[in-house]
Amino acid sequence: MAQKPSIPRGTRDFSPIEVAKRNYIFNIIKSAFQNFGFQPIETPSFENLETLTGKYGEEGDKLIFKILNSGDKVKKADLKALEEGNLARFSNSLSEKALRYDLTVPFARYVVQHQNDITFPFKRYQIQPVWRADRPANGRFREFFQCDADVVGSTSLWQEVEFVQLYDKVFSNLGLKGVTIKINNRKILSGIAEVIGAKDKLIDFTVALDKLDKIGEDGVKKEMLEKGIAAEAIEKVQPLFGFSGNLDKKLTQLKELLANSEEGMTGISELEFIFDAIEVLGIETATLDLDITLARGLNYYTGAIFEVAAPEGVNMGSIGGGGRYDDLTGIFGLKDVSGVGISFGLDRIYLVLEELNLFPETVSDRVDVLCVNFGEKEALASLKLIKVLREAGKSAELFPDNKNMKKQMNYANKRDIPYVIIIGGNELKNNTCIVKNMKSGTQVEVPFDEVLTAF
RNA sequence: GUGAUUGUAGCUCAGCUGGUUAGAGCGCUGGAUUGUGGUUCCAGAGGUCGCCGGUUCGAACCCGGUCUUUCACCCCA
Repeated sequence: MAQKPSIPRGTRDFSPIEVAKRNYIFNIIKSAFQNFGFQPIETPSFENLETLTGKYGEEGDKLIFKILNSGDKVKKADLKALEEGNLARFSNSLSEKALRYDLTVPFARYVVQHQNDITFPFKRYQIQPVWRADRPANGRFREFFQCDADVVGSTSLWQEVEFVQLYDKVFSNLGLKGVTIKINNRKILSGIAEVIGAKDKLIDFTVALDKLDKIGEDGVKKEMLEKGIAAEAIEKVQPLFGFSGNLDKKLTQLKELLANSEEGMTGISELEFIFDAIEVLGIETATLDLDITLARGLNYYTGAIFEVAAPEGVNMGSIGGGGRYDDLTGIFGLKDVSGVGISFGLDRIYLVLEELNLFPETVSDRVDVLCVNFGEKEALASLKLIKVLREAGKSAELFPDNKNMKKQMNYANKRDIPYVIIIGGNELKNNTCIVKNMKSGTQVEVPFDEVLTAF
C-alpha cells in the first residue's frame, strides 16, 4: 500500500530555481566574508548533547533536537525518572547526541578543541544548516541555514566596526535597501538595571523592555511589575520610554541616566566609538541605529548586541543578529578569549528578496541551448556542436530521444531555454545548423563552424 | 509549550440548512499540425473530499482525536 509521501513540518524541498536563488545569496555572503578576511570551517551536524545543553537558556534547551540512542544504549533509559515525572532527565537518558542549534556554540567548542592549531585572532566563517524543535510559522523553520562570521581572540572594538561594514556590504550587494542595523550594548542594559537597583532582575527587565514597540509603555511597565521590579525603580527609567531624537540626543539622555554607573558609561563609550568610526568610514545602504530595547541573546552576549531588521513594510522577523561574548569559550575551559560575531539568516533573506522582487533575472536554472534530436547521425553532429558551445562557456544539451519536433520544441519552451539548434538532414548535407531564438521566434542558418556567431 | 486557524483534482478555489453520480479555471495527456514552441480549436485522463473514529436512513458538510497550514503569545534567523 503506497503511503502518501511527506516531509516533517518545518522542513522544505528546494526546486532547481530555488536552489539557484539560494546559491545567489550564499555566494554574495561567502565572497563578502572572504573579502573581509574570514576563513571557512565546518562542524558536524550533530554534537554531543552535553556540548549544547545549558548554552541557550531553559527555553533554548527545550528546542534542541535530540537524537535517540540506538542499540544497547537504549538500556540506559532512566525509567525511574519517567515514573517520577522528571521528563527532562528521562529524555536526556535516552539521548547522548543532538543536532546543532546554532553555529556559535559549535564554533566555541571548535576553538577550545583546536586552540593549539589556531592563530589568534581567528576569523572564521561558517555556512551550515541548524535545527530547532520550534513551532514553524512564516519565516520560521525547523531546519534553516545560518551564515556566521566571528572573530575570537581580540577585544578590539574595531571588529564591531567591521561587522557593521560587513552587514552593510552584504545587503548592499544583494540590492536590499533600507535594512536597519540595530545596535545596543549589554553593559548599558546592565547599567540601567544597576541604577534602578534591579540588577538581579536584569533578564526580566530587558525582556520586558524588548517588547516596548509591541505592547507599549504601559504593557512594559505592567510586565516589569509582575516580574517583581519595584514601582520606584520603574519610575527611574521613565526617560527610556520617551527615548527619541537623533543619536546624539539619545546618547545625551543615556549619559544622564547612567552617570552613576561605571559599567553603563563604559557601554556608552563603546557605542560612541563604533558610531564615530562608522560616521567617518561611511555606510552604503543600511541604516545604523541605536536601539536601547534590543536585548537578544543575553545568555552570553557581554558587549555589543546586533540585530538586523528587514526594510519597513516587510513582514519578517530579524534577518540577522550577533554580538560580543567575552566568556563563551570559558564554558569549555578556555578563559579570557573574547569573541564577537554576526549571523545572516539565509532563509529569511530569501523570503525578503522574493517579496521585494530583488532576485536578478540572471539568476536562473536555465540551460542556454537545446539541440533538437532528429536521429543518430544528426544527434552525433549535434553533440559535436554542443562540445564547441560548452567549451565556449554556454550550457547546452541534446534532447535525448528522437521524438517529434513539436514535443522537443515544447520541452525547450517549458524549460525556458532561450536558443534551440536544429540539425536535420538538410543541414547535415549543407554542413550548417539552424539557430532559433525562442523569445523572438526568428531563426538563422549558419555554417557549422560559425555557430558561435549566431548568439 | 499555550490559544486560535486551515485542509476538496498537479495548482488556485467553488460546493446552499446534512440528500442521488463532488464542480470550475489553469495545468497535464492526445489530436487538428510526422521539420518548429509560446496563440486557437477538439477530445481525454486525473479526487480514499488530510487521516482515524463517532453521530445519522444518509456526512465533503455535524462531533472527537490526530497530522498539516497560517496567526497571536513565547522565543528566535
